[in-house]
Amino acid sequence: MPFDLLINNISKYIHLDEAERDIFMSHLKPIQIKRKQFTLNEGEICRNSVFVTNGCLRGFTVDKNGIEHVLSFAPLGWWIADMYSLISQKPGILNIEALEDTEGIILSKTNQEKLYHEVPKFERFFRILTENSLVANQQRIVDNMSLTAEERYGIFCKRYPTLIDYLPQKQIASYIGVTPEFFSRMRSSLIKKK
Amino acid sequence: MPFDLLINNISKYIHLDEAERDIFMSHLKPIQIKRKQFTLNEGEICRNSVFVTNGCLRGFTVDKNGIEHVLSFAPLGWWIADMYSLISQKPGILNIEALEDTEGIILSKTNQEKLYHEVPKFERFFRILTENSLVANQQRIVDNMSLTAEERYGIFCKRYPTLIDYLPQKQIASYIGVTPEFFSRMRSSLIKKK
DNA sequence: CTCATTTCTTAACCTACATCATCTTTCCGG
DNA sequence: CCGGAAAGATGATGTAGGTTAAGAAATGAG
Repeated sequence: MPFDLLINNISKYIHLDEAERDIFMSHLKPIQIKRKQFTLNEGEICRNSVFVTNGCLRGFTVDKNGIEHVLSFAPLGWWIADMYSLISQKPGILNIEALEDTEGIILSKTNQEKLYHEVPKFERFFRILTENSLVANQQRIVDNMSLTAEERYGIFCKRYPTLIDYLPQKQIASYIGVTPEFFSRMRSSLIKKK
Repeated sequence: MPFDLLINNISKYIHLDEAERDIFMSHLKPIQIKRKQFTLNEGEICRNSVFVTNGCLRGFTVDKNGIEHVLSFAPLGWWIADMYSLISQKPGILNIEALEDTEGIILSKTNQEKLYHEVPKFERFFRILTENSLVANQQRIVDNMSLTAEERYGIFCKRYPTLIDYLPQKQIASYIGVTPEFFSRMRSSLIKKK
């Protein structure tokens, strides 16, 4: 069952009977994304959320100097979308790219709205999902304002232990908000300390 | 009617009939907060959301060096709470303080949950509210990573024109993530440029 | 397996912003 | 409307992290 991971995930927050599960699944679509392929480009309107079941996506913006800033990683079990664009249906600023060959499940905005009407319980699920995401983002703002790069790296390591050795350093550097060069220096000075 | 502002606000997102409005209002409680009074201290469990109808609140954290970091302002028409603590019902890190004598409306976590059961439509309302907040927070993360202090100030001015002359400079400085000294210098250099 | 591309490292130098200190101005509580 | 506290201005100096550059190591497409 390709949708099992997602169904289990949802069942942590709302109970679904068989009929509701079927309705839900009828709105889903599997997707395969090749390494380095984009599922969303800045300037486009985001029409889907993606739930990753294998591999990893990253969401990033590009600033006026051409520098990339990673807003989020979506490894197994995570949702990703350009929330601004998805909600407003206006062109967004997020690029979403596969870091390796990745499999996922697509829920289109249209189907998500149908779902809200057919099974209102899903309002609850996505409210909770959004709340959790909001909390994480607020914490990240606080961290970025009050901690050094080294401390932010420490937090990243605790929060995403599986990603540390998996991701290219430059991606982690971009996520915590420093240059790859500085990140490299920081890491080697951390190793010396021990 | 003291709850009018809030009811109008909600009516932009969901339609309420008279009975639903009454149920909602039965869960609300007005509150008065004196200047410099705290409605929430870090370390406490956040049990309420506050909707401001007059005056202004600020939510901020204090880092290990004793420096304050403003996460949000809540002027007229805005909600404020420590979302982490409110959701998890664990001790939070946010302080909420009145910048002047302030009036608001309290919705307790308990009543909010009752409301979800009595009028499920409110799941929708708070989902939308949370989504909007998430989008704003994500944008702030991107801005903090990719823009200079001066550019962030420009964005603040556009987004919160009413707050610019109203708030003490040090509060704005804290929100955009610089020291009051640097903010002061930045402002005077901006004035010279014109 | 291999070579071209991407990623990582290291070093010298640079800058946006912080810190500390002192003075002036504004504000608000009695 | 006054006095003390808080907020703001400004100068000198410090630093976390950026930039540029150039070589070394890893990696993945064919």
